[in-house]
Amino acid sequence: MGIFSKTCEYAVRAVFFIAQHTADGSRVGIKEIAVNIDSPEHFLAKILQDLSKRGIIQSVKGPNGGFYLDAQSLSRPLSDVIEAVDGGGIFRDCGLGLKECSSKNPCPLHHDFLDVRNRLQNMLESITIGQFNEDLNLGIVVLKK
Amino acid sequence: MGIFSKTCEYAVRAVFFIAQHTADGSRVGIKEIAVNIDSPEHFLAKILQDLSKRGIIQSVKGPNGGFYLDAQSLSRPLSDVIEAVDGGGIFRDCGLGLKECSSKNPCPLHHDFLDVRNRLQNMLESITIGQFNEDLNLGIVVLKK
DNA sequence: ATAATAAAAGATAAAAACATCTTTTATTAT
DNA sequence: ATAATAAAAGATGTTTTTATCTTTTATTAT
Repeated sequence: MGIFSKTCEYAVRAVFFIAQHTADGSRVGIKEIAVNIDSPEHFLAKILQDLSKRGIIQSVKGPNGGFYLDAQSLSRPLSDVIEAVDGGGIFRDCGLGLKECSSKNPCPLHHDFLDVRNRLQNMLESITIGQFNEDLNLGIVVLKK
Repeated sequence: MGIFSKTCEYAVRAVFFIAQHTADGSRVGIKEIAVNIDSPEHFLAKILQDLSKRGIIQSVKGPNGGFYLDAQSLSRPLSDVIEAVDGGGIFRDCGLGLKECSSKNPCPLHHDFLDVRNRLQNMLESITIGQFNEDLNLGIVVLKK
């Protein structure tokens, strides 16, 4: 287990890939995405269906169909993907699993965790889905292996 | 799912509780620990058995037996508990699940994640198991609810 | 020695996460 | 209209995590 669930890792990698490959207005199919981000195709399909229903990504069926991102989606913060897939718990929940942990009723790690969580949240809120397109094109960053 | 597994959350809460209640050299039983950190007793027993085998906590069987911490254990960094239960992946693994993510072959979030992970690790390495005993005694911090 | 105590170990099970396969629906090109 | 395409939806299966219950072993007090 990492910071995010496996499901969420696939989701983020897929969204970055879709961003890179549909910036020109085209679409990309589930098979191509799955192969290029190294994820199980049918499992990823479920994940993307869900993101599509939530309006975080777009899709069309049929020939020339596939997944894509409109301008609004490209400028969304990455945190929206995390929230959609894993929920916002990672940004809010107590690091030790306490239900009522707060500054008034803190667990021993409350203050330290607050700092780490806030940094993570700020980072993911300031990154947009589309911002790595060029780096991906140049091969400076990668989505598989 | 939080930052840590549920198992790990129980482990950390239990270790803090044991620290608080055995600083005087006494022992505390699994039932009392489970009730006071609000965890399933038999499940927690498994977790503590494992920590005991690894030498991170101490235990003795029989009457007046239970779990406790020696001086060395009290001064251990909390990161040792995390490493023992969840493994060190949280400090090292790629945030997007890539196997070979590195500064030479980075995922899009590599540099940002490196920062967050390092902060988390530094924090957990600089906190000791015994350092909250007084705050726990004073009720300034809590381990349940 | 014996009985009582409490952790250790073993067996089993429920729930959630992860994954696959098949059928249906929407869209496009002919 | 028809056939081809590709996502959506449904059914099912596997693995891991979380959890419970029972039996065994070590220790202590009598």
